[in-house]
Amino acid sequence: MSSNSRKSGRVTLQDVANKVGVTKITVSRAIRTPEKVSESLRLTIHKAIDKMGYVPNRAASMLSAKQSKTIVLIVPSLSNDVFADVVRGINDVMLSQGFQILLGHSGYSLLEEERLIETYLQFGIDGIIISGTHHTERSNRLLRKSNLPVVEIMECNDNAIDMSVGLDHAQAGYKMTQHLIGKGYKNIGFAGARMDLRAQLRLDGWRKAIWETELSDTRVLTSSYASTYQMGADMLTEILGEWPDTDCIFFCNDDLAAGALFECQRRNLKVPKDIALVGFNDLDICSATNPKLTSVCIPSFDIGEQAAKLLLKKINGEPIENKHLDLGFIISERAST
Amino acid sequence: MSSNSRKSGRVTLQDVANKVGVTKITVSRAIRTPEKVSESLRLTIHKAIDKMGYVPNRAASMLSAKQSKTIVLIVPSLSNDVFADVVRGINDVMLSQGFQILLGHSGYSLLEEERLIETYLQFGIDGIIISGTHHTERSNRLLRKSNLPVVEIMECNDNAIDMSVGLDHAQAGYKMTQHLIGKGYKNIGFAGARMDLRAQLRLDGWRKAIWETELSDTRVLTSSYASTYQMGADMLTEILGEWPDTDCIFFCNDDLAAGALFECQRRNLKVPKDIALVGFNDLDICSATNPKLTSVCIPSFDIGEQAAKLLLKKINGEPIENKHLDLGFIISERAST
DNA sequence: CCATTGGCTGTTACCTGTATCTACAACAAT
DNA sequence: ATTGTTGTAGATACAGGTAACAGCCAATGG
Repeated sequence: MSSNSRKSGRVTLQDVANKVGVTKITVSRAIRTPEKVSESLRLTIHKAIDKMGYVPNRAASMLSAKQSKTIVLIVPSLSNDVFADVVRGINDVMLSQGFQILLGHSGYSLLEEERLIETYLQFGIDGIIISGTHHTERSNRLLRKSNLPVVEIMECNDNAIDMSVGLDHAQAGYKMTQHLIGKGYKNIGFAGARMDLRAQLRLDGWRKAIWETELSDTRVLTSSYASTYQMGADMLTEILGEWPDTDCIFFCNDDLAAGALFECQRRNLKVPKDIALVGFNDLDICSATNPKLTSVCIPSFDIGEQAAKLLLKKINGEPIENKHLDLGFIISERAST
Repeated sequence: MSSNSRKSGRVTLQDVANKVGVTKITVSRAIRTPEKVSESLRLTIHKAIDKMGYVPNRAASMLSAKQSKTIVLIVPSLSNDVFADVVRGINDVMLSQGFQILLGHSGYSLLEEERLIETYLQFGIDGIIISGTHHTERSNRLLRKSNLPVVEIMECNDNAIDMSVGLDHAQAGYKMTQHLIGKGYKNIGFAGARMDLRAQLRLDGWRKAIWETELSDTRVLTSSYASTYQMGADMLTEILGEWPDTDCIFFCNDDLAAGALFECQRRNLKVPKDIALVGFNDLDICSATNPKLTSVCIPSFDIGEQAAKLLLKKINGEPIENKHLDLGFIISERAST
């Protein structure tokens, strides 16, 4: 029995090798490059592996090999179907290529994001997919110094660290507002919570569209807190209190819009007759409420898929024709406008 | 210049040591046990670390040290506030103890869960927190053979692999149904989607309560698909079609209940006068809709916190007085009943 | 003045895999 | 018979850290 106190207790390549009566490198080959081991030996080895419950130690692989076959995905939130779809898209591509994905969520905190980046860099990963193009100074430095392939997702712009896949949120805000103006709304407000960069860009788009007309650009309400249904309700109340003639509100996300819709039901306001409501992201809830909510549909799954493909190309050293992919958006017109 | 092709290109302890003019073990100590290094040297070393952008290689640490200071959390879903709270609770405890958390989500697939377990075991982790007590045969075997501390969360029962923290879902279903019976409802239905073990237990509880009365136990509708708002609406339609005299429906989660509520609004059914609706989990949406939804509130944050504490105790070899913690639940009575 | 102590730093030996080169059959080609 | 090729397995040398112990030197104490 091994009495070496530094042993971890788990079964190692060497243990399997001893059992079978070969050297560990042969066992390693039986696993990773089976064609290089004679069939009979290979079978014996695999039987022993199963029996002994051998699990490769990835830490050792990472040390020894150049690739860890592991990437990291950092998203701000996990309780949001948009990111759940992104994760699915990335999974689909990476798992099929034998890559593992480590998941981190920052809770919309740039400092927590920085902590996550630092942590995951320690794992010797091969690449990073991260939400947004806005990070702390130190995060940027860490990412740059790591020399790792980085794909920033959701937004798409040229001042990304390396590559980016997403959409133009300012353009989305602009087009949606234009659309609302085109439908004849005169007093369009904007309400946003947790005004991260993307929400800010949507507001910029709203402003641009408003400025191109004679309409008033004062009807803006923002909060730095996280959005909740309750906040949507409160924001509706506040906007109608301040500007009673508001006939349409563009919310920076669906949660707020849904919360506002529930409040309208309580106040017996007819949507969209008395007031029109618009969200962003086109989550499930938009097509569930009564009336259904107009929203901006973003290609979450595709963003994940394309980001993963881009990252893979970079990891494999393949040429990349376009470092920045704008995947666009679709205005989902429903009964709330 | 180093021309060794096996070098990873990142800065190592040795690089820092060379720069400062000490050996790598001294640099290691300056980081991990600073009190063992003289102050002047410590400062010099830390300055060099900052300047050179040194990031420790965790793979190497894991190999060398007994602990990886890393645990894994596997949850079925991330687009669900219940699990988001669990994650927060675990984070709060583990991060303060210097542990890293790797996150995995199985999408309610036991096979995907098995894949995740296998993957993460390769990382030389110190412990696992995993949702539910029902896994594939192979998952169970892998977990047992790993000899790692395992905490199963959400449910709480004695046939857990090792430890468990959660609540008794059967009891929750039972108590809620009793409560509804107590309020005078006569024709209470049950509707559930993605009938995982926990949903199944809630149904069992419903049955038990119904059987204790003269009421009918036939009003049950289940689906193996994932729950959506739309499915809640469809289920309401189906139940009312089949059993028009239904006066109350107990949904296995809030999404379904909310979807049903929206459908009632469309059909101009008054809730709770025409029909009462009940959910499970007490998500934000319950207190946002109109009327607000009655639901079962479960201590998500506490579950995460307690699970983490239990795991830490086990990792540190401290005695554990109670391997199974039942944290209970609260019935949140609102306007929908 | 010499032995002891305690604070720092260094030496050596690992942890568990993989890259790379070497060794040695068996077999074919010259 | 000699040379070359192919297939298979072994030997050696790492990757980048940490544990355990050894060694040095100034301060302390009798």
